[in-house]
Amino acid sequence: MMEKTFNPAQAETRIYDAWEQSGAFQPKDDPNAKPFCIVIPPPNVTGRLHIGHALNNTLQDVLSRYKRMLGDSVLWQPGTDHAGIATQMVVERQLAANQEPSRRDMGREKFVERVWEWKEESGGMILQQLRRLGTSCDWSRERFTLDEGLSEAVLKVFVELYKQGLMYRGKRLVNWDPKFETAISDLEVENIEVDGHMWHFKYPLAGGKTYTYVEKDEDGNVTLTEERDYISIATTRPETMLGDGAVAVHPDDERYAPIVGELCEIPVGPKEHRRLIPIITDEYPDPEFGSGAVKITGAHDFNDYEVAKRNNIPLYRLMDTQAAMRADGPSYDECATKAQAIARGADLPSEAEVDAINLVPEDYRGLDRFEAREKIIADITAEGLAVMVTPEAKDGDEEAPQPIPLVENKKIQQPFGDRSNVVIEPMLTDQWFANAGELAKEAIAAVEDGRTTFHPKNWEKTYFEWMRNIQPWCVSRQLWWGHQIPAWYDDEGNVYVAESEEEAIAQSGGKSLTRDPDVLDTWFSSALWPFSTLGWPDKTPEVAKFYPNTVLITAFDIIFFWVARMMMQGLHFMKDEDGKPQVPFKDVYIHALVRDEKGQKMSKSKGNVIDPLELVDEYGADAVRFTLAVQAGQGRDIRMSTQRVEGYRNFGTKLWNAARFCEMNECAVPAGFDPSSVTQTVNKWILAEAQSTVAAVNKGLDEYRFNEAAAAAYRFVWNIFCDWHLEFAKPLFGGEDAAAKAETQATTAYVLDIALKILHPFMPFVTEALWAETARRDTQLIVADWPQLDGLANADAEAEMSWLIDVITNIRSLKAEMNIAPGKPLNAVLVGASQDILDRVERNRPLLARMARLEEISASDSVPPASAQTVVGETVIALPLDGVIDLDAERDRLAKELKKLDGEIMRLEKKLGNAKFVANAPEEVVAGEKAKLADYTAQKTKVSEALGRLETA
RNA sequence: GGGCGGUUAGCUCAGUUGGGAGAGCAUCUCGUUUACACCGAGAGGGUCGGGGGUUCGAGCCCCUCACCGCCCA
Repeated sequence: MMEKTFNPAQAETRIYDAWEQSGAFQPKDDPNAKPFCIVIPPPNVTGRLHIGHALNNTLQDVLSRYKRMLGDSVLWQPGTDHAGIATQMVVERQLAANQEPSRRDMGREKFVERVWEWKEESGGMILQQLRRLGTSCDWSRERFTLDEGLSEAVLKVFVELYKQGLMYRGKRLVNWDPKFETAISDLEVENIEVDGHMWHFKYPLAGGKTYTYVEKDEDGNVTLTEERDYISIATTRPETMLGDGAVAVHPDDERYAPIVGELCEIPVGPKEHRRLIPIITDEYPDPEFGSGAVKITGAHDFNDYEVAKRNNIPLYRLMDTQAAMRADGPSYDECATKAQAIARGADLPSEAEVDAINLVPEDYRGLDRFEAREKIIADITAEGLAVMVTPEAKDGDEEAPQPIPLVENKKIQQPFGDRSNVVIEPMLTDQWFANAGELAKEAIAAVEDGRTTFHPKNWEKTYFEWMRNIQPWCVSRQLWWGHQIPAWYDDEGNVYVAESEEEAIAQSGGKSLTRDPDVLDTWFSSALWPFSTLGWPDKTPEVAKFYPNTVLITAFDIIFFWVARMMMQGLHFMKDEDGKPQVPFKDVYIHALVRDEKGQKMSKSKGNVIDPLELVDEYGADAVRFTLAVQAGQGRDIRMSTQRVEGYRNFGTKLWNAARFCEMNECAVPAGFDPSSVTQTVNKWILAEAQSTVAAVNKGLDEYRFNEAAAAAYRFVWNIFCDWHLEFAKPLFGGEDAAAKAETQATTAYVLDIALKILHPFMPFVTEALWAETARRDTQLIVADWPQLDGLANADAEAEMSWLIDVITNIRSLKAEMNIAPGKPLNAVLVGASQDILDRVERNRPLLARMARLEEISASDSVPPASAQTVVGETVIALPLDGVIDLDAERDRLAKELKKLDGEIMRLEKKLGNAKFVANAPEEVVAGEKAKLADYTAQKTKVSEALGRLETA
């Protein structure tokens, strides 16, 4: 005898080990089997399983298991990502905690060694956690983005791109993370709106020159005229003033037309060396914004950078790698003199020479950028060069208000590092860039022509939007943990790119070379994941068989980071025999974000993080998986609540007990059982239901509608198989008819097997346990054949059973409304039943009697006195309730029903009375409406009669 | 500012060729009959965000407004 409930804690590990040991996770070697391949989105090696991983991997596992049972050769390729910044951070933190030497004290080689040690000991824990969910990855093929094979792929790709001119090095303005002291890509920057200030300063005109400043309103009327000896500049970042190369105004801005071409003075720094910069015109300044005049700091602002490039304005770098004001190089006097020469028209020196100019005055050198800001504001204000305003006098002020500096409080967009959470500094540095614009072309085309399809399709729009506006990809990082860039330099700064140092030296003609210290963006290696994990650049059988991958399952937040880049690299490097680019995967399924039960994004700081492993501990992996899958509707976020998990745990128990019931009744599928040969209506019916359910599950999974597939299986098991079939089976199991009993035992066992199979992808543990529990089997469920049902649809059986269900439901409802205990046995009299109906009753008499709790079922021409009545189709079912019936209650009930029917009839008559409807609607719709009307009308007649009989009683 | 999505029962959400509004949970009533109280039976509950349009017919298509969320600048 089986236990009353399934014990996941006891069973899961045992079952998982059995799967793994049997080799079920490995793709089968059958050359006739269709290849099916998913590569896992490699979790960070530092990662811990969160609910998003749980969803992502549940869906991958559902598909993998489904395809495996369908007979495909399934490879679900697992592995981890070396996660440059994250991992380096973890180990650095560990060093600090142990009071060991810091990364820099330790030196690169030792530090990297140390990270590898950490990786061997504690990295990849998340893969262990994934096993607890039941994921059926082929662990024998586990890969790591920094392992030997994948590193080889990375080198090859970098070198090839360089040779093709798609990878280049240059001094560009990049996003600089001052905490990690590395460049990061645009995608790793989060722009957040914060409270900021806008300061207004006066840049005096050179030589005390003055001009008439005129402001006009919209109609051209003069509102302000003033002689000025300065130009007013608004800025949110005063510390960058030191690096200004010009002041720009819009060419149409009449206010400043008189002074364009003049020089003005940056109002900060030692007085004897105030720098003069030109006033230029450019389309960039918005005359409506601030004063309309913009300071141009090409080396510390992306917009200014473009303006500076267009106008040949020098780019003066002001900060060091930690975003402190530069303290290197010659004295400020010396540097300012050079800059002054440039401003007055001297030739622009080389990039390196400009970069060597440190325009930070000694007073500010070495200060943090925010300290420098405060000091600069104070100094300018003290000197009287802040724009002043006089606040309006308030009641009760004893003296007239004094002018104060004009400082606007306003929301500003500030860039933050997504990992460091510090303010990102645009910084002029030497970096490697991939020509993403070029690589994007084929990646765009492949989605346009459907070689790769997104599900849901609307994500393609997001993909296109980004791809069509893609910027060069900064791939170099100033970190130590990662793939070191395969570029070497000689003493003159010439670069040699090669897959090995020997090759590079050979290229240089035998010079002594130094390797580029930088490493590659982690996403550079992730971009190769769909083929590097299969063994590329070697020509392995796996590459031939499993590339392109079948489907990629991921969340929308890494479409840009990862999906787009896999598309670019895959198409560029993977070609078929004819040289045609091959997409990395045919389908991309984008799933939702998992939120908490209130719809909030989960985050540590909010404290609303739901740990999937805690849920697994409490409710079992099956319940967690099912909860995620059944909520994975396309285009909606998922709200996770323990209440729901509990509900699906209950569902597992329900299934378990259904199996237990089958066991108690000795249900088993006899050898050679043919489902198409059953004779009992109930058996024909449940088989027909099973067939349509399998079709619905197939359809759902084939279309990536996981929620529909899961819901169809759920409904079938609970609301059809358990609620009705097993109840119908009870009288047959206990009945006299041995043949009917045997057939029902066989059919029930057969259908239970189907239920286990279609639920297996969603709830692998409990179904596998039951598979073993319910019969002697040759194979595990994980590799069992997916049900292929055919020819079991049966309209007659379905009509008969749904009639039976209606009768039972009506009688139960009647009893409840008449306040009769559901268990109280009654007699039923069928009035006006046709021979067909009477035959139905005869065929199902024991079922009906038991389910509706009836003692006798008889037929009559007239309704017995004092009966409660209900109408099913054209038959009145009367329950004689002499002495029990509450006539008033019954009258009310019938009147209510009559009203409902009247409503329906009115609606249908109106519809059918509409000539346009009859003329335009499809024939079958009109016929259907007519049939309904006839049906309701007949029912109405019966109900009216019943009511009439009560009135006269 | 640009783009995307959402608004359906108290709550969370389904609802794909436009043809009688659904599920789970919650609530109320009743219940231990061959599995299951992690259960069973029954019931109540919705002007499908507002407005307009197309259509014989709109939760679904079009326009518009409002509010909410996300992404990008």
